[in-house]
Amino acid sequence: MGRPPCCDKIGVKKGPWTPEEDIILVSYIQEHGPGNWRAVPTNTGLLRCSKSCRLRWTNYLRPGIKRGNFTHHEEKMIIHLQALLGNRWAAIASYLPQRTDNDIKNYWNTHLKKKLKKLQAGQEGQSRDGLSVTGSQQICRGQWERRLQTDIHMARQALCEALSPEKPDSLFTELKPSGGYEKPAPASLYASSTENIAKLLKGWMRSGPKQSLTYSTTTQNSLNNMAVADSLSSEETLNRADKNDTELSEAFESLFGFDSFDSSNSDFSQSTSPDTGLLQEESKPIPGAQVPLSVIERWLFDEGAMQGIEYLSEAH
DNA sequence: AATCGTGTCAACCGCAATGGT
DNA sequence: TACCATTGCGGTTGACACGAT
Repeated sequence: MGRPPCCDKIGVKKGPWTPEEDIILVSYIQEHGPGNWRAVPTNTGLLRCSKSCRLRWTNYLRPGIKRGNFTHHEEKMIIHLQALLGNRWAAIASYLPQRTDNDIKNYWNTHLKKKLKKLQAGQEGQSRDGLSVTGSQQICRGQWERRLQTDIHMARQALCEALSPEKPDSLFTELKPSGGYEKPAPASLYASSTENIAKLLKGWMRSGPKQSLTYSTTTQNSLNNMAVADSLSSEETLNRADKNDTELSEAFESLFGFDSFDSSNSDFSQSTSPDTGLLQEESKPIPGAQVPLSVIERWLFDEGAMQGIEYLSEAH
């Protein structure tokens, strides 16, 4: 007999959230801040389970979430972070604070996986034509896998340092690059006033019932906008975050040396071993060192890179 | 115009981790 | 230390949109 689902109670609503529910949730969080999700349904009267409330907040209503197309930089970062961390979407999302783990996961599953599969297919074609890895590379594999596990901690440390510019105004100062979630911001950072919520509701009512179907993006943007109004305009926030995003990507690029990578470029593909493939997907990463060996092997065992790591470690 | 197939993404489910007692 | 409650995370599902036929 399995454990009953947490939302298997009578009277607990499931399915898409309505704008009214969103407003109730946002106004509650504005007042109390996120956390103590258990209390949210009882205190707000929402017929949702605590999990659902938390999910709605973190994936949709939380201020600062960027929606829409992923930029080229974001795409590259996701690809390489996925290669580095495996399917640890929350950890990956911590490097892209404007994106939720759910968004990144969806984007990976719907776009990037296909893209990389195509690349992989292309590369396999090449391999059959005599461009596969050399024998020595295969022989060395066991050696460098072991060495990789022992060195990975150091490499990660260097990576974290490289990605943690000490900028007081940076969104990234709140990050925990080792994979932790950012701490919840104080309540004052959220929806600025009940007036705004009232305006939002008014706007929604005016646009009619049909709107509720397509409400998601616009309402969420409005919520986000008002949510950060106290500290920064949302545009400013996005600009700063975009800038940081770019800086972060550049840091990555300089670290990994994949500046020339793009979807049509085989540089990335060539650095990978066909037997492991480009995709981490179905494989469980090595605990504590979930690294697709193929992607960073060159970097880790490149002497120059090692010197760089040593330099960073010493500097630390 | 109707039907079918495919892609996208918000939301759910279940397990793991964590914290409190 | 053990147990329970709560939260976090990743995999998966299902509804909807949209293009092709």
